[in-house]
Amino acid sequence: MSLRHALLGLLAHGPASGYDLTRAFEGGIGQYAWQAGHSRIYPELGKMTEAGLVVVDEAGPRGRKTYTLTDDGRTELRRWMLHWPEQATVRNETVLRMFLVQSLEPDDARALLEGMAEHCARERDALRAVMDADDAEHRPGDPLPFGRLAGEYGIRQYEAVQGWAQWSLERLAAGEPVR
Amino acid sequence: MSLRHALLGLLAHGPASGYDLTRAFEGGIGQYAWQAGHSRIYPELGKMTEAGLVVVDEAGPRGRKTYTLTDDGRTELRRWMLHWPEQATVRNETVLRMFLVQSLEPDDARALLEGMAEHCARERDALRAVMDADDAEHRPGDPLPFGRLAGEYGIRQYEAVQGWAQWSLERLAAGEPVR
DNA sequence: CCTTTACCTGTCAATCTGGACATGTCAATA
DNA sequence: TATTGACATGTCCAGATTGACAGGTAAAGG
Repeated sequence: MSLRHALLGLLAHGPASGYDLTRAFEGGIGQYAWQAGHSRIYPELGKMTEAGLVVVDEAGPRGRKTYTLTDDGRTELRRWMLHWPEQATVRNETVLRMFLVQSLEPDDARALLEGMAEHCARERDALRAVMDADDAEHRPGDPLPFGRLAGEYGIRQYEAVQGWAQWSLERLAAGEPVR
Repeated sequence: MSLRHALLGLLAHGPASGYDLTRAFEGGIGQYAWQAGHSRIYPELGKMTEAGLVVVDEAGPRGRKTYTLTDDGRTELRRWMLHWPEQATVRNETVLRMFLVQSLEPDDARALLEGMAEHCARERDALRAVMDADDAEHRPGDPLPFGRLAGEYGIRQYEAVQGWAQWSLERLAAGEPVR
C-alpha cells in the first residue's frame, strides 16, 4: 500500500498530474526508494480519488488532470509518516547480491566486490555533480531533480556500500572466513 | 525473478528444505534484502525443479524434501550475481519515508528524524551484540543467523541512516531550506 | 500416554506489479 | 503543411506476492 503514500507525499508539495508523478518516479525516488510506472499510478490515483484523499481539477490541455491533496489525504500521509511498522517492506536486488557474495568462488567474489566498489564511487561522484549543479543554477520555485536531503542520503548510501565492499575485499584478501 | 536467485544463493552453501529456506527469509536477508513467505517459496522451488536448477532428495522425516543445487543452478546463480542490470529493483519503505520528510511540517519532520536516528542507534547496537555473540559461541558447521559480511553491511547501513538523520536535523535546526 | 510444540508441505483467493498495447493532443521545427 | 517529439491518459494480461486456510508428522516433556 506504499505506492499510495508515495503519491500522497509527492502531492504534498503541490498539485500534479499523473504524468508529472510518473516522471517523479523516474528520478531519485524510483532509484533509491520505490518504483512505479504510469500503468500503476493512474489506477491508484483513481482509487485515491474515490477514497477522498485527493481531488481532481479537471482542467488543462491534452486532457490533463491535476490532482490536489485533500485534508484527509494530508492526515493519512502524516499518520503513515509518523508511525512506522516493526517490519518495513524491503526489496533490494543490490543488497540481495551483497548477502549472497558468500555463495561465489573467491575469485568471483573478488570481482563482484571490486565492481561494486567502483560502481558506487562513480555513482557517488555523479550524484555529487548533479547536486552541485542544482545548487548553482537553481532558481527558487522550479522543481529539483533531487531534494537536498534525498541527495545527501544517496551519497551516504553509496559511500556505505563502497566502504563495505572494500572492507569485505580486505577480509577476503586476508584469507579470513567470508561466511 | 529475484526470489529465484535468492533461493539459488541460499542453496549454494548446502542443501535445504522449503522450511529451512522460509526461516532463512525471517533472518537478515528478509530484513535487509528480500522478503518471501513459504507460500511463495514452495511453488517457486517447484518451478526451479522443473527448470532443472535444483533437484529433490525425496527423503527425511515428516515429508521433508531437501533441495540441492544442480550445475545449471550454480551457473545461473553465478550469471545473475556477476552481471547486474542498470536499474536494480528497489523497494524500501524506510527510504521512502526519508524521501518524503520534506512533506511534513518542521515539527513533525524533527520528530520523525529523531525517531529514525534513535531507532538506528538501537538496532545497530543490537546487531553488533548478536554478531559478537555469534563470534563467541559459534562452532564450525552450524548455521549463522547472520553471515559476517551481511552483518557488517547491516551495521554500516544503520550508521549511514543515523548519520543522515542527524545531518538533516542540523540543517533543519539551522533553518536552511529542507527541499 | 497425552499434549504441546516445533516441524513440514501445500493450495487458494485477492491484490499488486510490470510491460505491452492503445489512443489522442499540442508545440515546434523542417 | 507535414512530421516529429513531448505531453497525457488509460486498459489488459501474465506473473508475482501476501495472508488465510488446510492438513499431517516427529520429538520432547509432563
